Parts: sequence; structure tokens; C-alpha cells
Amino acid sequence: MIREQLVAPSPTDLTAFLLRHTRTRDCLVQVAGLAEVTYQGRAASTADVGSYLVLLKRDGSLQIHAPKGVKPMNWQPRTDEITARVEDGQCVLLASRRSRVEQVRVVFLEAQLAQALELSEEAGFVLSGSEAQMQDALARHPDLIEPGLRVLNRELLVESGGIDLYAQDAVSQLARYVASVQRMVGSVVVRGILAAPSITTPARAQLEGRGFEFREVQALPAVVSASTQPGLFEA
Amino acid sequence: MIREQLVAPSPTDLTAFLLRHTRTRDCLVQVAGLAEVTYQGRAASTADVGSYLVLLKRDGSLQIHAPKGVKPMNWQPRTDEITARVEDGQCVLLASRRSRVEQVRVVFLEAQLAQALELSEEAGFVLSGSEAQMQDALARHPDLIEPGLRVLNRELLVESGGIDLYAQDAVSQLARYVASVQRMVGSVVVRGILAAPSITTPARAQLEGRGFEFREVQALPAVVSASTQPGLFEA
DNA sequence: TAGTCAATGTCGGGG
DNA sequence: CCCCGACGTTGACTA
Repeated sequence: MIREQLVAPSPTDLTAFLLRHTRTRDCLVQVAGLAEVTYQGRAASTADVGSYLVLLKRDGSLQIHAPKGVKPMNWQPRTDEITARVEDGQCVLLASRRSRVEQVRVVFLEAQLAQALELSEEAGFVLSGSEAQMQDALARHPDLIEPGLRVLNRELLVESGGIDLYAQDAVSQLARYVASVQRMVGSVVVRGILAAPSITTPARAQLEGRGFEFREVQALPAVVSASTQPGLFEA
Repeated sequence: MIREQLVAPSPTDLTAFLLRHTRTRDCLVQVAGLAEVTYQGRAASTADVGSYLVLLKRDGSLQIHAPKGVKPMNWQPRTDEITARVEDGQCVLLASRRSRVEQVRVVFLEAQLAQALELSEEAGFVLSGSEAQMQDALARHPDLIEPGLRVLNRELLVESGGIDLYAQDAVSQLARYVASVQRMVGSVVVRGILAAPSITTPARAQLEGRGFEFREVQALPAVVSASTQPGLFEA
């Protein structure tokens, strides 16, 4: 799985290494070492000389990691062209895009490690808990909001945006929705319940000020202990 | 700069390695190999067995990279606790957060490579082209919007939000601003100019419908050729 | 291809 | 600690 590894390669060797693997694009390429990084495109950035970790993936994406944070210091999502060359005795890596004109330039002052790894094809990956899934699950199992709740008109509920948990103005949206339903049903009492995994303090105050309720729905089973209510996405 | 490197370590060795380095948190730790990853927290996800690259940074952040994309397949921004242990003869890495309860679990079925790299302290990093810088630059050099433009009252211009290039409703905001200035200056003609790096088609239509103008301001010097106008952030 | 919108958004600043 | 807002947001979906 380690296709190739160079320890402290010379600029020439590193350049050749990069060219070899970026041409085939069949490996995940990494370089760690002292470098200087600049970016020009939608914005511009400069990173002083420091030790960074550079990742080149098979899809042509590039990312340069500083010692902290999940987010790379610099990146390029999908490059049209990646090249390496020797400039002034140093290996320079250029990654650029044409559609949106931008470029990342890495000057390696001292590479400590370069490696090419074979990663197998993408394996199956399933994510649950997105808004779409949540809407669907709540519409199917409204008794997760409160036992006994039934959906009288699912189309109305979903289409009118009655379930909109992430909207910034969820409270006023709820108010509008409640008002419109109230008009339709006449004298029957209409409650407004905002069901969400969480709520901010100001939002809660506003909600209760309007006489509405908040109901926490756990989208997923708790990590640590058994959940007190069934998770939405278990089955 | 390579503090330690293990090639195809046993589960026991890998566990010890991970414990050693996560305890000190002074290195960037990498493991590449066959693994299975699950996440539970704000959402939940499962990744089938595949070969991934795991990165552990000094700040406790974790990311697991699949062969494609800038975005990690799984991640954890800043963990409260990272532990490793042997379970059923396999090394298991657990990264969890307490404030927001969530956890990433990596089961290494076959590690190919584990390494601990010393990255120097964060080096200087400067990004230019952000909204704040742009506001400032435009206030200082209004003639970038149109030669001859002068700022009559910078306080008013900046404080009233007169320059607000990223607001979703920039057009209506501009309208309000123009109206308020018009009231103040009386009979003098007031033009509304939206100066931004780009504009969407619908926004432009709305803008021109109200009799306002759009002026493209290049925030930065072009990558390829000499820019036709001086960049905002050059000096 | 361009516009729109969710995201395990991440990250940093301010109360 | 929580709330708020920017971001080179990215990425997926849709007209």
C-alpha cells in the first residue's frame, strides 16, 4: 500500500516524484516539510515559511495542513492542472483552476518526507441525520414529537414548510404557519410546536413569548447511554 | 522532523504509539491503512472497511480522509479526549467531545503506516480579500469604484452600512441608503452604485430595475496577467 | 452552467 | 460558555 516513500528528498527528486504521481493520479501523495505557500484567486493569502503537510488526492484536490484545525490552511478543491518544477534550486508545486481562475503555489524549502499511498476505491459510506431525512422521519412518526400526535394532512405539513427546523426565523415561520392553519380549521385550538434537536436561548424566549412550545427531538440515539426515546434514524 | 515511524505495526504497537503521542499532543500523527469508521453526534455515519488516512493534529482535531475530496470523510473539530485501545485484537481509536456530545470511532483492521511528525509552531499567515478588508480598502480608495469619486463623509459611509457587499439584500439595502442620503442632501442628485467583485443575474436585474449601477471591483490583482486596475490590497 | 440551499459546516470574535 | 456571523465557505441539487 505504500507505493513509494522518500525521506528528505532533494528538490530534483521531489519534483520528479511529484510529476510521476500527479501524472498517473492513482495515489494519494503526501509531502511534509518546510514550505512557503501562496494563494491567489477569490482572495489571496500568504503563509510564511513553516512546516506543513501537503496532501494531493487522486481527484486532483490539494490541501495544505498547518499544525492546527480541521480546515486546511490552503486548499484547491478540484484542480485542472498540477505541475511541479525546480525553481532556483527549490521544488515548486503549482495547482491551478481555469474555470474560476485561482492558483496555489507551494515552494518546498526542505522536504522531510514524501510518500505515495495506494488507497483502495471508495468504500461504502452512509450518513444519516440530514435535514431531509429528519423532515421525512418526523412526518412519518409525529408521535416522536408528542405521543398521540397524528398527521392530518401530510402534504400540507410538508409542502407548506411547516417543518423547517433550520430556518433562522423558524419562530416567525411557525407563527405564520399556525395562523394560516387556524384560519383553515376555525374554532379548533391550534398549538405551535417547534421540534428540533436544539434551540438557542433567544429563540426560545421569542418562541415562548408567542405562546408556542419547544420539543426536543433527538435525531439519533445518544452516544453514551441508552436513549430515553427512540432515535429517528435507527431503522 | 519525523519523530517516529512504524511500518505495518501490530495492533498493540499501534495502540501504544497512538497513546504515546496523543498524550503529549506535540506531534501531527498520521495512520494509513484499512479501517472502519463510525460517527455519532449531530448526525451519524458509517464507513465500510476501506483504506483511509487518519490525521491527528496537536489541537486534538481528527480527520479521516478517503481517496477523494478536500473534505474529510469523517472528522472531529476539537476533541476533549482521544484514546486508543485494543479491542478483539484490533486497535480502536476513539475521539470524543463533551460540550457537544459526539464521538468518532476508528477500528484499524490493518495499519500500513503510522508516523508522528513535528510541525513547527504556527507560522505567519495572512489572508486578504475578506469583507472587512474590502470595506476598509474601498473607503480609503473610492476612486477604484470610479475615478473622481470622493468620500464626503466616511463615518456616515461606513457606520450606516453603506458599504455592505455581501449582504443578501444588498440591493434593497442600497435603496434604503440612497433614500436616506437623498433626504439629507436635498436637491443634489444621488447615485446608487453597488461595487462588488461579482453579481448574480437576478440581483443585477433588480438593481437596474431600481435605477442603480453595478461596478465590478477586482479585490485582488489577477493571477495570470497584469491587472487592468490596481488591486485593492497591494500596498 | 449558474443559482440556491444545507452542512456533523469550521472558525473566530464578543457578550 | 454561548451566541452570532463570515467564509477563498464546500457540495449537492435543480432549473
